[in-house]
Amino acid sequence: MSGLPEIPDATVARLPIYRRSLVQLISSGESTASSADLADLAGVNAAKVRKDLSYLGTYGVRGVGYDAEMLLIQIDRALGLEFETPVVIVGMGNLGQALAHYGGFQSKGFPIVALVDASDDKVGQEIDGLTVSHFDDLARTVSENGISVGIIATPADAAQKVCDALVDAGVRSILTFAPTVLQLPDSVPVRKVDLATELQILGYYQQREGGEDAETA
Amino acid sequence: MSGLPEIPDATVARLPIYRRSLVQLISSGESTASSADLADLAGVNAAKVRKDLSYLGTYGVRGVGYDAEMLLIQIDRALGLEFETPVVIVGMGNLGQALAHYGGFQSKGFPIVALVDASDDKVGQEIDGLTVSHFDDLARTVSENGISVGIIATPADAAQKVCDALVDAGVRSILTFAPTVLQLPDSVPVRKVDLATELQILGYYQQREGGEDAETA
DNA sequence: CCCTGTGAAGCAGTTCACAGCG
DNA sequence: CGCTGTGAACTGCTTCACAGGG
Repeated sequence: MSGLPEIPDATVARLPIYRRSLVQLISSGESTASSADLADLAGVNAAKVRKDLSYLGTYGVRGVGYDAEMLLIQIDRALGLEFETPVVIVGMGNLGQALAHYGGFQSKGFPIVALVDASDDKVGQEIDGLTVSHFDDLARTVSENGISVGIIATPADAAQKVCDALVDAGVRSILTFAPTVLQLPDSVPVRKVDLATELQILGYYQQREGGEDAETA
Repeated sequence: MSGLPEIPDATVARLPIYRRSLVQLISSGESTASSADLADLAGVNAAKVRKDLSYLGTYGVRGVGYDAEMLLIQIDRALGLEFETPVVIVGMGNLGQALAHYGGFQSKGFPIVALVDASDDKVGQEIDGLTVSHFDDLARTVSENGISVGIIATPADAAQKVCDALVDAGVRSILTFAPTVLQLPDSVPVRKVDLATELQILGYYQQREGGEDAETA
């Protein structure tokens, strides 16, 4: 599709952080951003910022820095943020409901346009202006709303079934909170967030006090 | 403190997944687990499982596999899961409340023992059997309850202040959901979970359809 | 003279392939 | 003979250090 030059995974994972830093700089009135400025806000070193940004193309000016607006546009282009990406949340338990209420997605270009659950108590209920629809209608829900991202917020034992249904329905990527490994085609990228796992990882570093560090992507 | 042999970060991040897989095998009646079994359930390859587990010591039996119970004990020891680790959640917005209700922590050895907020609407409220206490009393809350992990579920602009207060109060590690970079001493390990960032990362891979993959730690 | 862009060196993590033990 | 444990090769990421343009 795009003739983009293939960006390393580690760099991709940092682009959103640079984006956030850049927005901060812009809103505080800066029109240019040096790699040192960005490094500072993003919590990494300047060499890494420059190497990372070089994968987007040559948008810096030697002796000056990066044009802030221009760089923001380039990052957005790389991340596919030029257009809004509609999202469906499957699973209206505590987490799913919290995600539905959470404004952070909306404002970052990922409007939540549908909520889905399999239980009769939940279906029909109105949450944050949306009516919860039934899991059996997922395919229709996805196609009618042009949904491209599915968020799985169900218990582990339902997750694979939900995942299969989302893929069948045609979502193009998945974010899962279910503590289980999902089987799915390589063509559908997944990100996994597992809260208990995060705490367990901290346990290791906490135990070896004076601990080095425990960075997350 | 512990004479443990220092486990690579990438391996530490996978131990919780192996643990989960192991528990699954045990509960389905297996008493031994081969690296291939675990690899299968954990979604990685067998060589990686063996290399990872070798950092814990030599607990496998050639020709047979690993003793499931024994391996579980070793993983728990490495992750410091032998004892319960009490947790405080700071920030009782949507996310904080959802986390407070979420049973997954309790059952994995991380009981939530205190909830904290700075707003008068929230303080005093009862959520899931706990009364929300005031942010100003954080130090006392932490020490009285022997809390060692703090979860930050506040908006970005409050996060640094909360982080500082948690560190001062003596928590030994932090899990943050706030979309901002935190400044804190190396002695306190942090993990960051940023939901909007995850979606933005997916955007990149989704865009280059047929996409390689987007793995999370 | 400042700050970018990048080869080259260094380091960490993964995968391979096989020796070795039960 | 099966499955672990591990050196060795390899791949990818980070850091360094500096050449080069404004």
